[in-house]
Amino acid sequence: MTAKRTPFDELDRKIVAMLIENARASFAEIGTVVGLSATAVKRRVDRLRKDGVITGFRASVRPAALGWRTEAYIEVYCDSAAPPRRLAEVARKYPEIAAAMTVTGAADALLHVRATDVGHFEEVLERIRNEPFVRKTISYMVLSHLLPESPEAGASESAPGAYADGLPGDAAIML
Amino acid sequence: MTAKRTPFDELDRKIVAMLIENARASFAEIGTVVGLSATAVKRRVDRLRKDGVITGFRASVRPAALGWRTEAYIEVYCDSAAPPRRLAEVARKYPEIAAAMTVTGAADALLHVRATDVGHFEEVLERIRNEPFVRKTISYMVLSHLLPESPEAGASESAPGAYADGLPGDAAIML
DNA sequence: TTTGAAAGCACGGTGTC
DNA sequence: GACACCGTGCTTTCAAA
Repeated sequence: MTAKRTPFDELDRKIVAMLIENARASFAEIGTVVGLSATAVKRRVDRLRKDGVITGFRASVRPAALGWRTEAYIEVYCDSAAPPRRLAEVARKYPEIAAAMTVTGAADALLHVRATDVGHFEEVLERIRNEPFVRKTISYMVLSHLLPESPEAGASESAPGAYADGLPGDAAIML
Repeated sequence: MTAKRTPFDELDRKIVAMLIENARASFAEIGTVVGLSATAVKRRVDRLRKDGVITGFRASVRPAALGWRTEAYIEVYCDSAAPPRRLAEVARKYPEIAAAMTVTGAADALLHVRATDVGHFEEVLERIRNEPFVRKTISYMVLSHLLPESPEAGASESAPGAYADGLPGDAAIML
C-alpha cells in the first residue's frame, strides 16, 4: 500500500496531533496510540521535521507569569516611497515584536507587540514611530483574551481545541 | 539556602529558556548547562508546570504545511446591548478562531482566524456575521509574514528572538 | 534486538526559618 | 522541628544503531 509515497497520511496526522498536545510524548507512547512501533514513529517524526511540517518542540509559557502583562496590535502606515518590507528589519531588531505581517486594508502592516507594562509599550511604540519610513500608527491594546490564551499570545498553549484531533486555536493545524 | 521560597530565580529562568528552545531537551542536558542535577531540574520543571508558568510542551507546526494557507484578523463590532463576552462562546465553537480578545478602539473585539483557503474563510466569516449580536465586521487578510512565522501564527515557533535568553517573538518570555 | 541513556522514585544530606 | 532544596543510587523505560 501507499506505493506512491504518501506525503502526509492518516498516521502522520495522528502523530502530529499527539505531538502538538504533548511534545514530550515518547515514541513508544505515540506508537501504542497510532498502532506503530516506536522505531516507525521516530522515522516518521524525523521525516516530518525534515520536510518542515514540524518546525520544533517548545515549552509553552504563560507570558503574564513572566512579567509580560501588556499586549497590543499596531497598524503601521508607511511612506509611499518605502516598502513595508523594510519593517522586517525593524521587527527583527525589537524582541517585543512577536509578529509582523503585511495586510489588506488601509494600513501597510500589522504588528503584534508584547511589553512588560504600559510604560514599556510606550517606549517601544516611540521607537517604531521614529523609524524614518513610518508615517503613522494606530494602536489597539488587548484588554482581555476570550480564548484560553493560546499560542496566539506568542507562547504556544494548551486549550483543547476541537478540529478533529488537531486544533488551529492551538497550533494552527489542519489535520 | 533559599529558605524564603523564591518564586522565580535565575535557575528557573535558564531552564525555561532552554525548554522554549527545545521542549525535548533531557533533564540531564539542562542540568549540565544550568549547573544542577537531572533530578533537581525535573523537580523545578514540575513546579513550574504546577505554578502555571509552563503551560505545556508542544510541537510547532507550519500551518501552510498542513493546508491552512489563509489567515486574517477580524474586527468585530457588537450590538450595544450584547456584551462582547458572548463572543467567547462563539470563539470556542469555531476551531478556525485561533485567538479572540477584547481591545481598545472602535471595535469591540479582535479575532485571529485561520482557514484553508479564501472560500473557507468566507464561510467562517459568514457564520460569525450571522451571530445575533454581531453588528459589523472588518476583515484584514494577512498577505505575508515579516517574521519567521512564529507562535503568533497560532503555533509556537522558532524565531531566534533576542531578549536576553528568552524571546517574546518566540514564546513571549520576559526572562 | 541489543546496548547505552534517560526518566522516575525513594532515600539521605544540608541550610534556613 | 519543619520546610525547601539539592544530590546519589537504583529500577524501569526509552532511544539509537
